[in-house]
Amino acid sequence: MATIYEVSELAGVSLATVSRVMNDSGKVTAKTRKKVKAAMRELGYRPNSIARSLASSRTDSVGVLVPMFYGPFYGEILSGIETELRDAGKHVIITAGHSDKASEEAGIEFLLSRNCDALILHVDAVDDDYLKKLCRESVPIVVIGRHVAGFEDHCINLDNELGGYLATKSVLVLGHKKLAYISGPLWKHDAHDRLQGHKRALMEHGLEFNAQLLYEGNFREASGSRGLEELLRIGQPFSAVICANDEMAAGALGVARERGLEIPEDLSVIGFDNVFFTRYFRPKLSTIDYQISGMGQMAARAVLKIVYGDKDLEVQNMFQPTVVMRSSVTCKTGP
Amino acid sequence: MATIYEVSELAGVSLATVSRVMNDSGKVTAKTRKKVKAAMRELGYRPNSIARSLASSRTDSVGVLVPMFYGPFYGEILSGIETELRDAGKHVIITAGHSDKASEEAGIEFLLSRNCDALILHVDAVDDDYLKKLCRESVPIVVIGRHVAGFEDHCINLDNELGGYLATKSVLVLGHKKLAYISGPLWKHDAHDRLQGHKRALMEHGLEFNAQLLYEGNFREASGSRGLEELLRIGQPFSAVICANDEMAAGALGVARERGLEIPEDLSVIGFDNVFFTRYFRPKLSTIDYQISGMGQMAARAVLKIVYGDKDLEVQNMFQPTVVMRSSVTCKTGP
DNA sequence: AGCTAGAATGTAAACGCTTACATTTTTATT
DNA sequence: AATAAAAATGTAAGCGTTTACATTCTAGCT
Repeated sequence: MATIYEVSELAGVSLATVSRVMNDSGKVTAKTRKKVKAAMRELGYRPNSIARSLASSRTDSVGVLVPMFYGPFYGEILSGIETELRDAGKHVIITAGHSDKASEEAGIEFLLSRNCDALILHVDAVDDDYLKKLCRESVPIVVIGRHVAGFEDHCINLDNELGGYLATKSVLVLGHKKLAYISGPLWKHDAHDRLQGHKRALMEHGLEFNAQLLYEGNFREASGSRGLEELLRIGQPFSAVICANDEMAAGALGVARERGLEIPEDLSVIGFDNVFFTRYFRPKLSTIDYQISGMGQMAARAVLKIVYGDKDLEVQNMFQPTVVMRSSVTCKTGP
Repeated sequence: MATIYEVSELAGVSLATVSRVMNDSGKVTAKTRKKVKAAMRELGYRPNSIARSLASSRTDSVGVLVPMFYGPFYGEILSGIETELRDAGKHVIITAGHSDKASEEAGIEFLLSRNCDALILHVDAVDDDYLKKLCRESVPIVVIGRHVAGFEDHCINLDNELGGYLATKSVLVLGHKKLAYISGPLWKHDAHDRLQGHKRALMEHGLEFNAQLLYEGNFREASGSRGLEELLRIGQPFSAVICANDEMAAGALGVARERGLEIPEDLSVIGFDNVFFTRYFRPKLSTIDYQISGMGQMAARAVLKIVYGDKDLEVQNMFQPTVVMRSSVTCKTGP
């Protein structure tokens, strides 16, 4: 592989000039530039990014940590991140954190050891102070799907509270009075906020939140099934169930079918996330929609802005969810 | 950030010794090793992987190119790759190729410029010679989901021909005689091979392949819909349709429902891939299953073996598909 | 004690770039 | 044409490691 030295020899200029041509930095005459470029082409020169990084202490790479790769979610996030960063000539190093503290920290350590210029993190288990300290002492970070107080411009977030509110509200306006709620693990920020929104909507309609009609799941399908079973078991009546994500809604739908409950006649169901495979549900699931890959893209932009000095890039830190009404929800009729 | 030099000073040894401790190379007394490790800990030393790469011309990173991140497929592949490589202390740099020649080549170039030690590629558009040349002249590669002649130990592949054969066979043995086939784009290797398998099964049962009952889709849901519409339109009778993947099967199922065709009574449908969301289809889709993430894992192992000299690692180059019979297929009754 | 083989450690030259600073060339001004 | 200022180019010192080779220990012999 040709080095910058060979290029400089062939072009009859110094190393520095070649470097300047490569980086579009400093002044170079058009004539010299042409000579150098010709030499590069002739030698099939490809700059060694490792040497470049060592000398400049920038790696042009961004580390990304997501809980996992599979499922409907993180693929989209990653897609948004990669597209945006690649267009800017940055590399993406990706690793998984498994929503587990030790694993998340190990992942971050792993990325740091690779000298990433910045980190984009979707982490659940590590705490806010750890993140702030990390950003202060090691490397700039951008956090997706989480609010870290006093750190707002480094956070790309969905208004989960609003989402929970809208989901609930859209059921309440149809006359439902008794609502059950299947939440995600409440130590997770998004799960917690969605439930808060639910409570706010209830309050607004003069209804009391009934803790017996809350089931705390784990965002996975099976916990949605267990949730509805449990809620039915305790015998408190309800005409609609709000699920904090679509996968749990899928579980609930499955149990409803087994029990012979007609959806939406006997029970209205609403999900959250609008993941792509909800199109296969029957009846079609009403849910809360937002731009998943858009959030990834924004995280990438935030990095471009904060770290690589792309000052006039627009970054949207907060995303607004909207309601998608399909056929799993209907008016409350009868008593 | 502390450097190796500061560690060596604090420990009262030379740079070389610190390096030896870090890499477990060469001989170091237990006592010295202890001193060095203590110094590392005290300084919170973290080796600079960039400098290390420059000096050793190994980056301990593997470039991965997949067509895209979203969808049910590549997330699993990536998951398999990342887990295996991370355990081996290697980094993963990921980029997307969009099944487009220019984009795939750009992606590969991109990874090469990052000095990856090896590449794992899931590419459709570039040709075999390009891949062989790449491996010969630039960097070792492992190819997923594709057969490159004379290059078998660098390929991790599914026996697509067998899959197509099994899918078809499993319908034929139930008495179906008129089969339609919705294929992927036939320039893609997997699509082509699956169709070959289909033909072999037909032949084995003494049936002639009828080109009018073939529709060439693009592996996406909408083309499955169009495919079944088209097949119905031409008026040739058939009692079962084999789809070259589950997404197209989903499209076909949708059209069948619209047309009031009962599945499987009026039409048997079988898919391919067994992606996770087929569980939501009604009726449940019969399909062809294989280890998606296992293929990613094997690709990673192949790299470990070929590039990093992990000699006694077992690599399975060919994966065997199996039939999963669910309720979208039934016996052929009547004429 | 003196010698030696082998083990442990040290020395210093890469690796391929960037960049502050020094030098030379060009252009503008008088 | 002489001079100053600005522009272009060159020089050389890093960046933090690895590693071939050189040197210094250590222990086992005689």
